[in-house]
Amino acid sequence: MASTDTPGQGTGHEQPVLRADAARNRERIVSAACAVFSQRGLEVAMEDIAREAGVGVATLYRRFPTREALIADAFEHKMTAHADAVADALEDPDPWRGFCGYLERVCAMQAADRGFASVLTLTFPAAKGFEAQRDRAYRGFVELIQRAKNAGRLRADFVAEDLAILLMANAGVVEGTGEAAPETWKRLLGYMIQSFATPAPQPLPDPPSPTLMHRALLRLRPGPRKGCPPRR
Amino acid sequence: MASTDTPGQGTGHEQPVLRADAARNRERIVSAACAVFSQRGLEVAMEDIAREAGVGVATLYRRFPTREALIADAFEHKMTAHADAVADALEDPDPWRGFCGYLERVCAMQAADRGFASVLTLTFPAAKGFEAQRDRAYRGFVELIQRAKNAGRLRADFVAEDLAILLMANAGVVEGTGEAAPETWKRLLGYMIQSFATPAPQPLPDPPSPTLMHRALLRLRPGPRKGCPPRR
DNA sequence: GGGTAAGCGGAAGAATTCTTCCGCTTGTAC
DNA sequence: GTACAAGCGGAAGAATTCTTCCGCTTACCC
Repeated sequence: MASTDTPGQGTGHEQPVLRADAARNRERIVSAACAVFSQRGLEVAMEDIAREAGVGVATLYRRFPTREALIADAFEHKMTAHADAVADALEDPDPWRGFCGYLERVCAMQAADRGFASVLTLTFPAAKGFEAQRDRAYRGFVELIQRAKNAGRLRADFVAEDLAILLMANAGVVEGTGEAAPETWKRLLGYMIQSFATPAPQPLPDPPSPTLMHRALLRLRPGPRKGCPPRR
Repeated sequence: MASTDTPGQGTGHEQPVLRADAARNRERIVSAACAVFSQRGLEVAMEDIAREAGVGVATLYRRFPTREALIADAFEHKMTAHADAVADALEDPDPWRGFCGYLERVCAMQAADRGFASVLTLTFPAAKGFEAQRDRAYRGFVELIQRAKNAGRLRADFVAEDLAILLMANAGVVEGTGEAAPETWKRLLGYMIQSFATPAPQPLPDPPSPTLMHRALLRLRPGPRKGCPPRR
């Protein structure tokens, strides 16, 4: 985690400079959002976050005019940790072990944080610092792919978009199994890793082009925030 | 589609017997729900379904007191088609081809129908006819597994719960890629099938027990669940 | 045809959630 | 200490959606 001492920064939007109490509240909001998103997903009511942070809703809206802005700030440090995981994987002298280790870590992060699972499959064009970490992770991952292929351990037709597919698939499993069967994702990953490895038994259907996949990641807001609980 | 001529039936709850106009409206509602769920997912507003059906909301609620009841009726024929797909697969003289063909069909059904993708990973204990089809499919699938294993084509440690994992994973991909990259699910399935095939390169993490998986499927309400008791 | 109960649709009330507004409080500079 | 702008919280208005209620209509039986 980088320095978060200076008051008015986060994504890189330099707020004029916050008053001390305001900066304190801002931090509380970010950390409350982090906790609540993690536990209950990205679609919690703004008021719940404000309550958790111990501030009024207006204070929350004053700092984060949109939910996206809040999400971007709340998950920036996890995006950094994620990009660090890629960097760590590149350190591994064994490229294949690095590759698999990274996949394990990112999927585990999804399983541990419901909000992060969604965030990983979304793109926020407006959030500079946030997207910068995504880009760093992406570049590292491309490198990781190349090394694993060179080592002869990763099948040649694996592409970077396959990571997005895995993340979406894993998000589905994590969402579907929830607390009822929280280890299930490991089995999915086990299957996927085995089919990523050489020798590749069969050719695969084409992956989506980078452009298509990027467009898919762009879909803002995951589930239409409609249905209030059709309870009972 | 089976015979739907007799008025007051659907799930098997024998309504006393509906008046002709009521039976007509009921059918319209079911078919509107089917269309709308397919296109926009299970969480559309009840009013939207009523409008699509050309009836008032009260008429909808009179026939289907809960959303679950409507979902169960709306998807019963697709659940039947799904179970039929399993039966078809069992007809195939080549067990492995039957197995793969079934997976392809069920994943394609998920990709073609947003509501059905969710429904397949849910259980509605109250909906008799609906769950009967699920059970039929399940029994057939277990048989399909056994035959494919006997033929030496399916890895020995494959279990029925792995189908649920695949369906959840595929639901995640379909949801994540949406219309932006609608063929992506084929690549996920390609990977998965290759790792299902023998020879199994490596042991896998344990699957969830049938009990755990069943509990996971029981989670009513798809989508972003909130805390049942929204504690504060 | 006529009586009757089943059926109908839209309005209305309740519950959420989003977002803004406004008067009061408080940190900070001097 | 004082002035004042920044900041604050809760209320309030708007928008959805859920679910029930009620007076009017109509299919069905005789």
